[in-house]
Amino acid sequence: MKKTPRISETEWEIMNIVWSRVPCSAGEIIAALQQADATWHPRTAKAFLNRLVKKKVLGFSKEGRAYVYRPLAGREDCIDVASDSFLGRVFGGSLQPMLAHFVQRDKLSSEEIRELRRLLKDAGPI
Amino acid sequence: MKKTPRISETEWEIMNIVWSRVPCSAGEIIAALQQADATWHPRTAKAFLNRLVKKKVLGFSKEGRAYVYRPLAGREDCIDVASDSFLGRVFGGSLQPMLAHFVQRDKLSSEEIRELRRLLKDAGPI
DNA sequence: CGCCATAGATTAAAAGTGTAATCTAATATA
DNA sequence: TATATTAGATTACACTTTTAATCTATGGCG
Repeated sequence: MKKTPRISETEWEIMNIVWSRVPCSAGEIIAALQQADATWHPRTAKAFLNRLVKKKVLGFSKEGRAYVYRPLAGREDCIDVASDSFLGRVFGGSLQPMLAHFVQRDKLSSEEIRELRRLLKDAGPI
Repeated sequence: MKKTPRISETEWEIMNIVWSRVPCSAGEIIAALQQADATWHPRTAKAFLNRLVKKKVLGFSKEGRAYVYRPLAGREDCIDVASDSFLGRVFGGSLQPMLAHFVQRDKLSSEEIRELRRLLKDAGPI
């Protein structure tokens, strides 16, 4: 059971791109990053790709001269790691206080509330 | 509008204690930390208290020889900062995918689902 | 064929974190 | 009153993160 590594804030930006379209060349990744935030420097992105490979979160295969990257860590697993950390430190580990917070803070639009109700309805009868 | 600072993982442990009982002496804080995790070294805790003061997340007043600490940043505001960061990087910024994830991952007990339904019912008619 | 644009690798430096030892000032006590 | 303890302040050091420049290999082109 390989433990899923922790992914930093900026690493998430990159992984979200790779997860959304597999496989993905460095050029595609950089283009997507810059589309979201024009200040992304290609060298910076390259450095992150290297680190993610070193961390074994990304794998690659040579496709001619360039590399093509693929996620080695599953998105769901990474979400679990991040969620546990966030819920644990901010809300004592349980979901109820979190949703309570969002509700009380009027963070939820009527639309969102409807959505969430539907989600919970589908979650099971009980 | 003073911007609420970002609080690190370990800083949250300390702030959760201070927010839960205000005001709080260094000794009380260290005791609470050690109760949750016996490996906490008092010097480490002191260093964190100093940093939190420097960051203006904690304030203090001299109470005899010792200090008594008080939060300068509101818990709700800090939660907002942490939530926005987490939701933004992991779930694209919206709650629905997050709850969907938890539901699909069977993270919710029947009890929690009931709780959440009730919360959403109270959130408004619509 | 030789040079340059380009891809990836290596190196670097500044900021933030985690962890704790050491320094200094005050206090309680022998 | 001199000193050992205690509180907080300062300093240290390794590790991570963010950011990017520099190095190296290579494939394309003049």
